[in-house]
Amino acid sequence: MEKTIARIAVSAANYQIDRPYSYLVPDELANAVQCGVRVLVPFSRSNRKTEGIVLELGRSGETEKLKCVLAVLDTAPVLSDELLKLALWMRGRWFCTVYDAVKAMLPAGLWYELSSVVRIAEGVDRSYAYDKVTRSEKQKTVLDVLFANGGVCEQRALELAFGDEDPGSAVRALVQKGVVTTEQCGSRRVKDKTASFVALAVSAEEARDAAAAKKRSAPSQAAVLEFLADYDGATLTDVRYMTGASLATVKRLEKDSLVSIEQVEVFRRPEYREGEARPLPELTAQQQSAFEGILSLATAGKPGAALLYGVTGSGKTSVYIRLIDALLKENKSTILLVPEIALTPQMLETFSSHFGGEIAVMHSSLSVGERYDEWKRIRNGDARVVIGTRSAVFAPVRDLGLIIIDEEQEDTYKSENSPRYHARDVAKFRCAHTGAFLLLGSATPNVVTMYAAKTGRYAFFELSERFNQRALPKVEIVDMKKELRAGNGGDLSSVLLNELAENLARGEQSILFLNRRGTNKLITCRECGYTYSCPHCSVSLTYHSANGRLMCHYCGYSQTVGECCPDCGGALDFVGAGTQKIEEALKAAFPDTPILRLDTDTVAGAGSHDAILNRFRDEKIPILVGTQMVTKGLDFPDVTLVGVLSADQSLYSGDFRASERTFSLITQVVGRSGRGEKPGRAVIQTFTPQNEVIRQAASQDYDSFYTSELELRRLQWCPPFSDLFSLTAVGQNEAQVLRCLTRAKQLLTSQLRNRADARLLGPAPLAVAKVNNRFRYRLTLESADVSAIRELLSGVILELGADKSLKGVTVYGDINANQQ
DNA sequence: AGCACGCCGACT
DNA sequence: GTCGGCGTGCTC
Repeated sequence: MEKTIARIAVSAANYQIDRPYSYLVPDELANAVQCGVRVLVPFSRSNRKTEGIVLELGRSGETEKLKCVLAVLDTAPVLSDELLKLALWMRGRWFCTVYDAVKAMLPAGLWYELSSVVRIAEGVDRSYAYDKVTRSEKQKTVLDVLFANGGVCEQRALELAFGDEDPGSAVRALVQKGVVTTEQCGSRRVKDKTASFVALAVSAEEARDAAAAKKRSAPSQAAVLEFLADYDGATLTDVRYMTGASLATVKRLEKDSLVSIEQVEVFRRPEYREGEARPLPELTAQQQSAFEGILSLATAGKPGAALLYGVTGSGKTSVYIRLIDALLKENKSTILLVPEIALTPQMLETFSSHFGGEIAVMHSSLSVGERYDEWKRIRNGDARVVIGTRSAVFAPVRDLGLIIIDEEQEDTYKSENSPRYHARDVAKFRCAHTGAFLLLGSATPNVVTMYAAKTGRYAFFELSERFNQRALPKVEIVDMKKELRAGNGGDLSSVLLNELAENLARGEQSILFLNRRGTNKLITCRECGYTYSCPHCSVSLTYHSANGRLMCHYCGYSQTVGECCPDCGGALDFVGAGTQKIEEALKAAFPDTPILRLDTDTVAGAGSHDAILNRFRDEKIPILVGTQMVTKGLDFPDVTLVGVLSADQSLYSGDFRASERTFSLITQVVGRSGRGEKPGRAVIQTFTPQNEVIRQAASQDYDSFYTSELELRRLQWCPPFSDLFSLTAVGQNEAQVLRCLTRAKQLLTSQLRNRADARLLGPAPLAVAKVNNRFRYRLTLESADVSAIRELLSGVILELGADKSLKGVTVYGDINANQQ
């Protein structure tokens, strides 16, 4: 007899075994099981309950071997056919499982958490249970824990009680004896996010006394108690950050009834002021022609893409607003993607003043419940304008008409963890499958995007006039080697100091940009040059003044700073050429001048990033010093001088996009100057003043940058002339990790023999070769992105995963990965 | 990757 | 017998 079969992607499958699994649909669920709904199914020999999503339905006569769908988790499909297809495509392109892709598409509030619960079987009493267990200590322990908890307990709690050992086998043995039962409970995380909150369970005085008593025997416990006595209570994360205490330390204090740990709801609403309704922006002739050109393409009902290339300050946003408005009138929705950093309250206010309640915001810092609500509003068609960061590209909009990616060259559009998708590629897929239009906007486009525009694959629109015909800033490049020879070894050149003095005299504002990602200080020994490094990772520890500790940014390890060098006993020096050092140099040069610093330290102190920028604007503080945080989208009319302090820094990161990134960064910073009535100036300090990229950025000459960069890419076989596939292997045993990639190289070489258009590089260590005691190496394959190559790599990943001699090494594939 | 199954040696 | 360790192979 023919029966209904569902083909299901399950979450328990990893990449090695990920395929659609067939399940029988019982009659009572026949109506509820549809494509795109999530279901609960038994999986593997143990039949543990697993979440899955229905990919397709069919009928078949061969059903004897099939298991049944157990339950349906959604009343309506959570993914449309379009998004299901996208998930399948993502598997092939980014070497992830279908369910990984599904998870990336759904708001966190929709996920189910499955937890195993162990309980004493019905009718079994204490003595019967212990009689059944003769000699196994492990099984006895399981019973101890269970009876201590009233007969029921989560598997996870048992694991915690067992520490290093695994209670699994003991539980299974007890199940076999009929003493206990296990079951899986699914619960949806509709509740808002909670955080562990630690408070004193005794008075502050008692806590201080206890701390004093423990000072010697348990210094980290004492530190926690002292911290809590000062601050009443704090989240567990904060307590651990500030004191360096481990989770065990805090738990220990809880056990001794000195502190309490409670789950407290944290509520993060999308805070943005609703702007007052405003008329649509007027467009200049150039904006108008871009708007009309893009609109006619976007409403043609055919998929397509365009690049909107507009210099900083040329008003791309006005064009976006008019396009979104025009599409709304045609009942079409728009997704607008912005880089993480650009999604500011001001920006949301602008868009809400034009589109009001039609807007939905999707952003990683929304609360789980909030994100879920926005997701539902989009799915129901209540919100037809979605503004958000990378993951908003998956928004389940109805009648998708347009996807805009602003500042499309930004790295934040590429996900760093599985699925390692790039929002631009996902957007392209969605547009191709829905007939929507893709608009990429940038002042410094990705070379690959510009190449597509120049070769006619994308339509091309340009905004070359700055608002009000304002001139570009006058830029001066300063050779820091010359400064050094002239006896100025500091971070600020004489040229920059002169310009600053001039600006101060004129009462105008200046921004100094430190081209560095971290803002924290290193500590070195003045005598032997010793630096603290992480015991688990191949990086130096940085000093955080917020907690006075040395920290590792990769694994979270932290330690205190000694009085002197642990190696030779010499004096320690805080060398962080960070913003703080610059601030000190400025204070020495311009005493009595207020200076603002924007970095992680000061942001923590001021509460937010915006608070500091608002002060800069409102109080007209003369000088702002900051890192990459100061580069994006800020529009301060009184800023007439910008200084780039170490322009070269980002040139040598060793991946093919380093020049592009440097060019983009410098261009953007320089563009911060002279946005108001007064003309702007910029000073770029570099040790390589002859460097072409820096010269091109200084003159804001994208065209010549593009021409020379494209030639380099052609010679080096980099995108757009090929794609860079990578296989990254990670494991504790360095030799084994290398062996794994050598094997991969062998496999690929033998199979690529008949392809002249593919080239293998590596294996080479990643920039940070060791993280958390695990070594990371990468093999790169330069080749066109064609399905044959993707399948070849997929096969290699499967083969390496199946190789028993490579147990303990994980391998993942990616395409055009960011250097990390 | 889990997880059961089967085989084997150790211990009662 | 009973328990736990380890190698092997499958997941609709």
